[in-house]
Amino acid sequence: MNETEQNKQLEPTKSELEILQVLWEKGPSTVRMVNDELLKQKDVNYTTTLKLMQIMADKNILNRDESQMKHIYSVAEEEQRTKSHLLDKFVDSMYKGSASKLVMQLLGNKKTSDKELQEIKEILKKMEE
Amino acid sequence: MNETEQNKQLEPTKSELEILQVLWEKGPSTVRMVNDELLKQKDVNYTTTLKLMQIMADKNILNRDESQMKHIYSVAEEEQRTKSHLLDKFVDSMYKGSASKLVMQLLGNKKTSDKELQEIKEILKKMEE
DNA sequence: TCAAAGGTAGGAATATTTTCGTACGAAACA
DNA sequence: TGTTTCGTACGAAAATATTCCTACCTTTGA
Repeated sequence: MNETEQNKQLEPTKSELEILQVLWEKGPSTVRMVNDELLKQKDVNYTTTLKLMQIMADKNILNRDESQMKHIYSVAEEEQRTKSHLLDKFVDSMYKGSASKLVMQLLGNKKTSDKELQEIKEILKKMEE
Repeated sequence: MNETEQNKQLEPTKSELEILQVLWEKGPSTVRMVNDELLKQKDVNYTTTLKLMQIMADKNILNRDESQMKHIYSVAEEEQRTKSHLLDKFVDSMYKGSASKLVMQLLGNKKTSDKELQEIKEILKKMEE
């Protein structure tokens, strides 16, 4: 593995992201636990989830504890680091890297509630201190 | 086409998004113009871009003016509407719909410059008025 | 003890996305 | 006019991502 490959942040696919979200929410889990969560959102076969998680372990997106028969999977990179990277990519590609443009859109967005807006203001206020 | 299909917002794929970005930036364009822009970022064959744009026209992501030999493609839905939809999806999937969590991450992010930060504050200040 | 339930592994089938070869028509121009 | 350049259309190949079948092992419990 050369340096480029090492440093390249693997982009999770859509399905992989769904699995990451479960693990972020629930912490280290077995395939069964993850699959049960996914079943709440969509129809998915157990072995499909198993396979995906195996692939993710191969790619080092997940770590796997094989000491028990029921393997325990956990995320390899901390949640914030991964999310931060994905957010960066999003801002870069959608707003040419301008975070303020994104915030502007967010604020103009009907779906962003007044409560959210209030919270955003609070955050900024705190940063001033 | 039933109502569900009609209303379903077609998610552009990664490559389709690249093309949308060019069209957002440059306005209605021929395949040649779009391809020339893409070539600045990556290696891509003319017919590949043509094919993608044809597919996008089929999906009604793009409109096509065929009155000239060099067809002119333009985005079918306004830029802000599309971006807003994609941003919503992103916030939903990554931050469980919490816009303030996203902003928090943005502010904690090294890549968000002081200048950006300043601009974000300006926006909020203006909203108060 | 043996059948049922639940686990992993791996390959193959599908579905989706991306790329490009080829054919063929129109325009440009020597 | 002929040939080169530039355009579209279309199908198929290639690359990726997703799904699931099958085999086989371990645990559970009647």
